[in-house]
Amino acid sequence: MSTAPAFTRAGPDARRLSLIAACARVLARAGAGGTSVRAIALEAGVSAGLVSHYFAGIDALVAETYAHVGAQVSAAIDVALARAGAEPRARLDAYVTASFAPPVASAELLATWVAFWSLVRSRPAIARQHDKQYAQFRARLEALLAPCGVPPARLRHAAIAITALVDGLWLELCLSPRTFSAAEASAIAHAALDAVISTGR
Amino acid sequence: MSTAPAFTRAGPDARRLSLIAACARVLARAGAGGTSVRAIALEAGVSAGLVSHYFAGIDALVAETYAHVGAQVSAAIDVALARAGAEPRARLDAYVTASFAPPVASAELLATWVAFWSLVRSRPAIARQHDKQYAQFRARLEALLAPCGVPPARLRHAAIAITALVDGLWLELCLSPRTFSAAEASAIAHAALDAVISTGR
DNA sequence: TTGCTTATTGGACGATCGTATAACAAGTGT
DNA sequence: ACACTTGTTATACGATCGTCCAATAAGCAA
Repeated sequence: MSTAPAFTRAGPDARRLSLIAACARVLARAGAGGTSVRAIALEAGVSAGLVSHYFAGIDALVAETYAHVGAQVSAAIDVALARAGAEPRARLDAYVTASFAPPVASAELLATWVAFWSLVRSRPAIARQHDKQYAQFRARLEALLAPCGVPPARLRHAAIAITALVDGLWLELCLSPRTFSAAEASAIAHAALDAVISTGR
Repeated sequence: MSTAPAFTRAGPDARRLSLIAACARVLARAGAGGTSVRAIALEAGVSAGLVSHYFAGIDALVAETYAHVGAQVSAAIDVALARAGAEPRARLDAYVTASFAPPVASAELLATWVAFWSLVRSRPAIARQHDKQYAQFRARLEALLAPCGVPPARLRHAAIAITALVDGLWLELCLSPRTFSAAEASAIAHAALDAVISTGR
């Protein structure tokens, strides 16, 4: 009789992707402190040695996971923007609405995101990812705010403010979900948009 | 001849406090991942075993450190509020100003705070501290907002919004300090206060 | 000075960490 | 059916983790 294969082979690209996805799930479930090479390998259904084979180290894997999750968020928001049409204010509203609706505002993804934040200060590779990611976020937000009548001199501060507000709401939504709901967070962010684009100041 | 003492004895209260302070410094310098019993003991100039003698475990020490640092922040803000006098709007402005001025807006304290956030999800003792701390923050903010004319129906959302904005600005100020300055963060938060208390909506 | 209290040390324990490497086996082409 | 490529496993290594406990010595009281 022939026994079943002890493991299945996969192409490099597919295996790398499955390891990145497993890393994201472990970060969401156990936080940065509980995310080890062995935990990731177990989650992915492979041996621990395979992680070292595909990535220079666990920092590199986590940094690539940050990039991958960031790209997912960007893609989800891009879809929402495309659906919103061409009207500037509708596009801006869509940005906030998408930020607090699935798949962005899922408990899993928020926890992953907070875990990334906790690693920025101690892991240079992750710090680079963070700066790149957030520069991109703010640039897109500025591009959305400008057509809504926000004067160029205030663009930078407005983008910083909205990004910080969204992050702060994400944070508390993740850390103690019973304090307020995603719908409330969305309403708060929308109100902030009203204030930002209507203020002549 | 008599040799110098190999170590100095301290009263339980003083020693506990020095261990808590050392824990805060290690959290700020190395993040949650680099904060171990041995690193804290080294920072405090004592042996590792002493930590176990004074605290039930490292989680208990970190949770007490959260409470201690939180109390420091509250005290600094209380001082600012006392200096602000009785005028409601001046007190509210003082709250934000104090949030982005030393000693609250120091890089060390911000890094410590972010490290706490990263532990909330995985450590129940720290989650309890977090909920208690933030409920208190929001309650005080509501008490400051009410006399400024914010209608009771909007008090809750306003407090959540300001807290989230301040946290988000803290976060980015800590993770990539080159993006904007503490003075800019303060200006952004003040503008948000204007919007919150002037909106009739 | 002598003795007592107890704050403190230092080592040991098992578990888990990240990484490297040799042996193995799955799948493909011949 | 065979050999070859290479994705994968298994193991070993040193380091560090949190916790525990007996031995030690610092400082105060008598």
